[in-house]
Amino acid sequence: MDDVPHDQPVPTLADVARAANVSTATVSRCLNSPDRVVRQTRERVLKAVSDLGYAPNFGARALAARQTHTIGAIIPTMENAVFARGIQAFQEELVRHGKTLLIASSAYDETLEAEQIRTLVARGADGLLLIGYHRETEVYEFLRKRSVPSLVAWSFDAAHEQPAIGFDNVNAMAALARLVIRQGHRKIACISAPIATNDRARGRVAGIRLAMSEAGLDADALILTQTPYDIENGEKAFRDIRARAPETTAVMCVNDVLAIGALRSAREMELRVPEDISVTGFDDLEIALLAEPALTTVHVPHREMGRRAASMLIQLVKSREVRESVELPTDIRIRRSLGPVP
Amino acid sequence: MDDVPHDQPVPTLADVARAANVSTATVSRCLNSPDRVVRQTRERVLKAVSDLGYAPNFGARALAARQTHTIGAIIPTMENAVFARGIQAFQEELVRHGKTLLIASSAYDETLEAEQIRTLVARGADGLLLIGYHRETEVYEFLRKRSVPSLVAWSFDAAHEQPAIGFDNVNAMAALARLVIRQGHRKIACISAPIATNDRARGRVAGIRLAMSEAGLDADALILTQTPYDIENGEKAFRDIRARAPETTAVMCVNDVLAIGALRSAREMELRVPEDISVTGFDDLEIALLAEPALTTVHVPHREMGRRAASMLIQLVKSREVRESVELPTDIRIRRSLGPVP
DNA sequence: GTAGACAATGTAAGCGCTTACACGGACCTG
DNA sequence: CAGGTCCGTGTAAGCGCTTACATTGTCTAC
Repeated sequence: MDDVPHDQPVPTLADVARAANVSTATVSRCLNSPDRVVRQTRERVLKAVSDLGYAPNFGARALAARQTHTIGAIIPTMENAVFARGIQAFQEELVRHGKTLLIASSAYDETLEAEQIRTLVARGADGLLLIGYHRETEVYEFLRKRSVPSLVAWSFDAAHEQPAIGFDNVNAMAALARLVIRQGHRKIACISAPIATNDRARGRVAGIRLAMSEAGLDADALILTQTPYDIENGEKAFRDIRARAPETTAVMCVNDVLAIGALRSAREMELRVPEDISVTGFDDLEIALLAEPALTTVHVPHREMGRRAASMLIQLVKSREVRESVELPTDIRIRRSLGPVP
Repeated sequence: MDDVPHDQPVPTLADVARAANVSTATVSRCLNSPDRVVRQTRERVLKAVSDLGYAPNFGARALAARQTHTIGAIIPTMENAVFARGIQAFQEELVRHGKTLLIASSAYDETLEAEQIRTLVARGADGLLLIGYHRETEVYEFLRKRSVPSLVAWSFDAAHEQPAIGFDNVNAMAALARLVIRQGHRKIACISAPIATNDRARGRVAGIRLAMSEAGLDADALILTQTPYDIENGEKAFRDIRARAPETTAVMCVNDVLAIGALRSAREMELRVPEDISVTGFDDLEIALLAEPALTTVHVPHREMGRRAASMLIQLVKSREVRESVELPTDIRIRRSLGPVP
């Protein structure tokens, strides 16, 4: 005890082994497969571990075991409550399985997303959670080459063989659009996120068109505005629509945030919702219920999706097998913001 | 798991070295300090790197360099928009500096938080972002021993020497409480998060008491309800308060979410806000503006805090120096939900 | 022309862990 | 009781990288 230099000697496996008077292999086994070590030894080792305050060095472990027990997720932004919620559940489930979460955001930018994917792979993510299918083939190719399994969430399309968990954006929105049409609306507008790189938005818009065609309406007559995710942008888009197509009686938004903006705009313009014009959303965030009038929207089980995404991804990493994708149900929440055509 | 055929052997440093006909040291230098290698060689190496699609193995790098370029954050939950927003900014800034973010959540549970801190340290986080000061001494001790720098956010208290970035919860809330008192309110109640392990909430409650004392009111007369973060809990708490202390004329909530619940409860009970009773929040989320009536609350620059927290932490990791903590200003947003005492 | 300085690169020793294989003893079987 | 099993543990070879130190070559100063 007298010749100890007073630095911060972070204890290593070897220190524990010495203290417990066993080999490093035994210590390692105690930690990783305790049942392969006899009880007496194990207790001795575990005591040494806690006495020394030992914690395995992650880098070394990753290097030797070729597994990081780390899962990466690249999401557009956490400021979207939808993702915040899903990711929270995702992370909780991951922790339950002893994994940790490496997170990055793409800000809805395709190039940035590809970059982040590469970064997380280089950081040793064992598997990746991605939002939506849309990305360059090379990215998928890269993932395949490095054999990093990935799971797409928030989208589901039976046509893709890429593992996914999500809901059918087209049908979910089509169901809502049918309802809108059944209320007599013929002049429909849509406020969407930019659809070029966002297949969720694209699907939802397609859903509206689908329902319109079914009802014998001209799907091309749909007034479409694209704008980034943001309440203010929703407001502005609504004003645009009123200017471009004042005859519009229903404005369907691809998410609740844009819809809230639309609602606010309507109030400013002294339009009554739903008497003068109907508005719908998508996601069913708390604000949908809070809004005045309450927003008719599509309810999506974000938390459940996050939780199940985690187990699927863990499974994927373990077995490397492409398991079936899962489609989650959505349901429509009918509230005051949707009414019959004036 | 061991019978998986390694389809595409991931290229290593040695492969690159061979392809470029140099030593591994040179390749490493090309990647880490390019100016220490002559241009011609460097180009040859870089070509080999891209030809082979080489990306450094993270574990090995971490092991050899004793740096992971990874920052950990432990937050209560991402479902709280306040944290989601701050963390988003935090992450963006981190990426700008080539760091990645390891994330964990504590669910407002002290024990779980301590566990997560240990996990992230074991995972090799170079530095840690923590929310609030409150945690066991041993945790700080552990961090010190492992010499992992940490930064506290969302709180600021000049009395602590722990580096922090945040605002003064006591004074921010006291300022709002003074306003409430100036409106004539004497019977004040507070809906708080559980204060035992949450110093932000504790500070805010203390702020109300401070303002009460200053005004010659009995600070102990403050009706205090504690409940977890959630709209429904806010509703319930409001009902409790009405039952316990019907003479209350102002309900101050420690965050907007609880306040929204209170507002909703008030509406259900057919109380007019602010004519019959006033309600205030804290945070200034979007919902504060959306609420009916709009919520008087304390505005906090969450994004800026996240962004600056990132730079501070990076600095801390680099220099290991305790730099000055920073206090961010807050300001009060006066809206309809606060009115004069009935 | 030679010593010394310096720049560019190579050599090789780890970093802390996992794990294939080796080893010895306890226990069975015939 | 010899031979075979099995079980618990030890030995030691890497995992892919960084970096201190060694080596070689080039240039300058006298």
